[in-house]
Amino acid sequence: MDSPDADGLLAEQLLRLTRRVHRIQKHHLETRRLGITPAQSRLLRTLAHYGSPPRMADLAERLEVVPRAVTTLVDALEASGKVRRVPDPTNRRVIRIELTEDGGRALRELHSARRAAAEDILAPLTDEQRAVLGGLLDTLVDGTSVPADSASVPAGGADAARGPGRDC
Amino acid sequence: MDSPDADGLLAEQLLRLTRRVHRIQKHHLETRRLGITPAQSRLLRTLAHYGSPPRMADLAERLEVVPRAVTTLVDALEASGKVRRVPDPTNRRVIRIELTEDGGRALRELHSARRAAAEDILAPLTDEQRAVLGGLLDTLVDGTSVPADSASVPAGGADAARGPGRDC
DNA sequence: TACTCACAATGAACTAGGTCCTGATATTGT
DNA sequence: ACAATATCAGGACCTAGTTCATTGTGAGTA
Repeated sequence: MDSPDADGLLAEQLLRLTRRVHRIQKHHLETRRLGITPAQSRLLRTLAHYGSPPRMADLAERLEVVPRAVTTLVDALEASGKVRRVPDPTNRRVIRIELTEDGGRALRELHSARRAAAEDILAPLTDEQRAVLGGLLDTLVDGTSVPADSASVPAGGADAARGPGRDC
Repeated sequence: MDSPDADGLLAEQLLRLTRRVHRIQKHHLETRRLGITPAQSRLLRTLAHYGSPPRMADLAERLEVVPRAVTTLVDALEASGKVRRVPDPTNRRVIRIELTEDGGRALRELHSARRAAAEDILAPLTDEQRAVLGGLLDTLVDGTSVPADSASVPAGGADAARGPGRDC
């Protein structure tokens, strides 16, 4: 055991970083530039990853929020013309959400803005370090279902044997 | 590798992780267990790192929020007996915030709860990986000197002149 | 067929966190 | 003594999320 508090310290760092990301996302990014809030941005991105227009409940699940929260977000996005509610012909209970052209445009702008913000945060890291970080984050984020192999990224190697990037 | 989107992907992962940390902190942690909210927890921790009782404005600065936000938090914490507002004898404009014994107790509980939560998040990582992650986060978090306005530091890792944060 | 139950989206009301603008005091500089 | 300024707090507002209740629809079953 190194210091008795190693994980507590890591947690602290994680919290600080988390906070920073949060702030940047809020201030630096979507809100001002495009007139959409972070949550709306998240919904748009999620939407873009879907093949066919999802139902509200699908979005809720994917966003890990309660369905009611999606309603509000979609309300706002629809009001600003970024998405459209489309009735499902086979089941009149459900409505499907699809991206409008305007929404697609916003998404593209978002994407590049986000890249810039990432650069902002990641500036102190070398490319190698970024690769390593990517691998670790991947393990962390996907690690909910416990892969257990844990490829043990040995610091230097730019292994980054990441899964299929489902980002655009 | 450097797919054209490497940083975008990293950003995506960062956002997801951020979200996850946020959720865990909220649900799993302080709120239920101790009856204090995440923001209050943050204030308590910040308070503990101060040598002498800080002013409201100090806390606001440290927490990176507007002073008014601190007022609300302190209101709540004072109401539940975790902190105390103490008038400053040398300057009647300022009040100083200090931790009560109850607050100290809460803080200790918080600390261990947070360690557990960290363990929860970091579970998929080996000790080695944690060390590496710690180093990277250290580099990242300390790299804050840029005030995030008009930053845009060129991408090259060359600028990262900082020595080894810890390992790597 | 009619009843009941489950599901999908949403309305209403609430909490937490945070912002801005305004104002009341107290301190300080001239 | 008086004006400028710093410190804190009240009020109104926003974002993001929750729970609970309601409405419309679909489906299984007596």
